[in-house]
Amino acid sequence: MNITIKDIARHAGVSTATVSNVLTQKKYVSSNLEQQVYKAIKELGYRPNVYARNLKTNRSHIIGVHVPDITNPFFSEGVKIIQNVAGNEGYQIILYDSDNNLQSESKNFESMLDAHVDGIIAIAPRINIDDLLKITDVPLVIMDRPPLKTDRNVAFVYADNYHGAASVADYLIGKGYTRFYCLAGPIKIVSNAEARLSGFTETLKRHGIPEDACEIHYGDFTFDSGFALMKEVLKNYKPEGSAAAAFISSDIMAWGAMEALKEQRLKMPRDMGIVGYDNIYFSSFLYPKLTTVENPIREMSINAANLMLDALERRQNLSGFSVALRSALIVRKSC
Amino acid sequence: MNITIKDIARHAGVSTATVSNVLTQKKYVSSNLEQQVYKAIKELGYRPNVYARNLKTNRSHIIGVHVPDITNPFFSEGVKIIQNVAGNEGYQIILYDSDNNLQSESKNFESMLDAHVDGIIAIAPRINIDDLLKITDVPLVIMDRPPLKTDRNVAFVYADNYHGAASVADYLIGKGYTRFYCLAGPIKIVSNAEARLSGFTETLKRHGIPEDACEIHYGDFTFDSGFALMKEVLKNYKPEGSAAAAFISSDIMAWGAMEALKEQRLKMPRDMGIVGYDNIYFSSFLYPKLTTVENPIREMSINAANLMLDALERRQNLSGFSVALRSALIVRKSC
DNA sequence: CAGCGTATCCAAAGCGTTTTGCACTGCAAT
DNA sequence: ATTGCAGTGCAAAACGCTTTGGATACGCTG
Repeated sequence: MNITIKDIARHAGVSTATVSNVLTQKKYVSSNLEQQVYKAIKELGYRPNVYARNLKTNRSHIIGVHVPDITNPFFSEGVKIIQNVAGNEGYQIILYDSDNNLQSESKNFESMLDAHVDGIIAIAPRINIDDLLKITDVPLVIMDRPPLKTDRNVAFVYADNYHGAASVADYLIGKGYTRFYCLAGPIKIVSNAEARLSGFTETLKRHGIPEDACEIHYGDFTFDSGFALMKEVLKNYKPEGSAAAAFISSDIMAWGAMEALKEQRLKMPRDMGIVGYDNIYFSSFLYPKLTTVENPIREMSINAANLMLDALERRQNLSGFSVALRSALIVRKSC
Repeated sequence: MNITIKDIARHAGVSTATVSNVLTQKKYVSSNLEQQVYKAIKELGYRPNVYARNLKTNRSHIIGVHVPDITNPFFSEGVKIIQNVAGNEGYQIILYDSDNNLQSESKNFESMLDAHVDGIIAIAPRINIDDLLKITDVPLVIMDRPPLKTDRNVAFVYADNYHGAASVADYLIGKGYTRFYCLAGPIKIVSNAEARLSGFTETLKRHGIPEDACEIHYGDFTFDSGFALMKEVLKNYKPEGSAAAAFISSDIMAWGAMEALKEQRLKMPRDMGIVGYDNIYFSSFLYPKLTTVENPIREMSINAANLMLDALERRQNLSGFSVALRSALIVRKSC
């Protein structure tokens, strides 16, 4: 049998209303009774039943957080930060990992709603946002994905992937590269993958690079996919000076690709230049140190968490809020 | 205004009890009424309120999962697996990251209890288990930490770190190394850190290696700490042939240490042999490929999740359950 | 001294479920 | 015709809180 508010009330010689009031600080209680209540709580080891509370208040103080793959350092760092800032205001997070899979992603969003989370932060979701909005109106913060025009309770926190990718193209052209490979993400379902690809290719075109100078392969952002794609590239690849460079849509994928190159004893940047995307912590500890584009996960996470807290604690409507962050090229040694 | 079970009852022309019975499948309901109820649910888009349900049933279907640092691939992989197998039986997980910090770890366990989780899976916790048991009796599964004798509802899933470390010592001695460095974890508060250290040093002693042939440094399992510790080692280090090897208590720490060596243009294993611990996914993609000890996170996670489900779904008491897994040396190129 | 406002507390309703106990039906057995 | 018993459904209580709407006491004003 658990200890309830009634036990506390009896033990302290007050009503349950009074106990509740000292707990929630919503009404004044004389410091005399207040002491008695605290004493009773301590003596009996009372823990308020959150479910009763949630039922009554219709709030859970839980934020659902979605990631495509918690194993990717880019995402786990985001989760950590969100957990931290949300935790400071008394919110907990339920983690949903959808394993880079659109179907389990939908299931996960359903689960969140079943769990009656107060709000949802989705990092790089693939789902159609309008579909999501159809089934709920909890506050939503979408991270790492370009904003949509909508009057619903949704905010977007993102960096401009198109320009990030464009700056890669500018840089590579400036360096004198003339042949290009794109190891892209799943552009049909991840809009950032699409932005990174088109930002790159369109910039090439703008510089007058012929279309057939850029070969495109499609993967799914994982290490393994980077490895596999690069192997494919290398099947009919002849290093001719240092004329070729690969722009790879995520650092973790770039790492995989680099392993494929090393397996064939190809040197970077000598035999091929490499540029990644995301600037995860470890990218500066790869060999060669990876040139990449900063995708500001820290700032995004902090912003996202704060927006969510604004929505939940300050009853602010998220509609129209979007935070655009800079996405700068970070030049290191891989090209 | 939300749709409740009453709305469904009215819309289907039955009582709320009947609706509940079709939902929970606990009592027979004629297929006639059953159809009507399902129809009403679909038409009104009904989502049962979990808080009311939890309040009544005193179950939350939530498992609290603790990790020291979600950013460490070793842990994030564990979380992913746990989430997966628990999810298949209808359980969700609340994630608690205590940032390698004993204090926030305690706070996190408190939060879990406040959140009325059904059970707790703690990966490599530092807290004193007895203290934890004092404040709760929810089912507990402790991962990656040696078992305790107790009659409480706790299971342990672990690998034998002492022998893992011992096999490293055997191997290094067999290879002819005569000088050793230990970059250990926080042995006072993480028992695996202690086991890895003592397994190593005691095996050295057993082989008659003099005590002053092994220099010990203490860190906290992180990349940065590995980097810092190795820098310290290198302050007065002269490579003399390949006589020296470092046993480093975690792969991610070993990676940090390797970076410190590379910074000084020292080659491995030529100037120093390196052995890590954990065998995280990326350890075979470091240069040189890291020799390490397998810490079977996959198996541990699966076992832990299943034990928890046994406790929760099959009312099995966890007391006395402990799963010991093998911890084998994986020889690669770093020594 | 009547009247009023304020400070402090409590009883009880209600949140949306599950579950208990009872009611009703129809049929088989007596 | 009565009884007993499955089979099926419902009304209402209960879970442990928060919150509403008084009630009581007290001090102050006129």
